[in-house]
Amino acid sequence: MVRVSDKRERLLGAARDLIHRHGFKPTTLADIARASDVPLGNVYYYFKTKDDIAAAVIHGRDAELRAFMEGCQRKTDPRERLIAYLEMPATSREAIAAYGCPVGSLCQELDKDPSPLAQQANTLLATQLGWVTEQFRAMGRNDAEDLGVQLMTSLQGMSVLANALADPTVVDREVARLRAWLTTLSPIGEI
Amino acid sequence: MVRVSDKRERLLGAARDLIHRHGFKPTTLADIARASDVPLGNVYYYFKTKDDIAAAVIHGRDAELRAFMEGCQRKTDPRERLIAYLEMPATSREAIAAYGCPVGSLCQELDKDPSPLAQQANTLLATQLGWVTEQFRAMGRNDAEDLGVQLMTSLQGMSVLANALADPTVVDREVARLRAWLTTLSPIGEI
DNA sequence: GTCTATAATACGATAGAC
DNA sequence: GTCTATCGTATTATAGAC
Repeated sequence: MVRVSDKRERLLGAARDLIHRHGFKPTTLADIARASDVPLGNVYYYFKTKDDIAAAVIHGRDAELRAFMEGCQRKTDPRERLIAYLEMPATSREAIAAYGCPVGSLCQELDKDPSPLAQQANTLLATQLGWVTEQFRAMGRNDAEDLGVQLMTSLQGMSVLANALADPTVVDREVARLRAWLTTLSPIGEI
Repeated sequence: MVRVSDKRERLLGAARDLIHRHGFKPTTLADIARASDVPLGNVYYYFKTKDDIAAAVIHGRDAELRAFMEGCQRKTDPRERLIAYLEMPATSREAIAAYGCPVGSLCQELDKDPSPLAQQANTLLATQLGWVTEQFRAMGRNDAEDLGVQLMTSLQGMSVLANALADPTVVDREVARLRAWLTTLSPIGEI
């Protein structure tokens, strides 16, 4: 077993955390290097540019999201899958109130200046929207797209509000409401 | 009538626009100066610091929001006030899809690094939340706070999603849904 | 692969002439 | 009040020794 340096992973972990907490632009390479205990100049051995670090962080978020969705997918009832999906924000309540949604806030920041990086981040939201819409469709709803948008807007909106009010109970309230909504939602058709 | 220079207003207008489109940090004083046709060094005659410009922009947004809410307030039925309030995002659909909500996206950016400026921006969202909650209360709903949070999260979430998907129809769909929801919402009590 | 030193640039802010 | 020139600093990125 070849023991290779874990510097790349340390850099990615620190970048992931710092970007969530302070945003992409305000996070400097010196910040990432310091938090990873890697000398500044050495960062460029692992990543060509700062954008490359963000791209790798986004790729990692994509893998995590897909893994979580696959976990939910083990439930046979699509309604139960969506309810299980709510556990993600529910368990991140403090982080959301403190720093916002790691995906949504990054998209909002990067979309202010269109770039390949911004497109890559937007894909994270689009992927989640696609998955939840698929579940509503599996429930037999012919308004699955509307319901998917409705669920995703609620999740993103509660993050913005919880962050602005610095109040994690906004997450609690909205998750509880969404759970109740999903539970009582008619399984077939529209209305 | 003393005709004074309108440079300060030009600077504020340009800053307001540029901050919405590109964010606060990415917007440079040189950008604001150029868009206002004011020499860079002259900016400091009107504003001591860059933060002071943002503070003035936020103050202007606050005045606009209060004026709009007072306009809605002319309706006697609180339900009609809330429906009128939906006209604000409805008429800004393209700008929201292109740059996000001017208030929400600014809060998300500034909250990444707590400061007096961030608190000032958060107040804009808190003010709106307070106003819509007040309307639900005037309808006789004892769950007015929950409904207020629900409405504000929907508005903020649709902006995040419309921006990430670069799709103004997300705004159309959500505004239509909220209008229908408000229209059929029972005027008294809970459920 | 690792690290120090530094180049190159961008930006907020100021000095000072007019 | 207005404007040019510029300072000081922060930050991305590179050069080059080890």
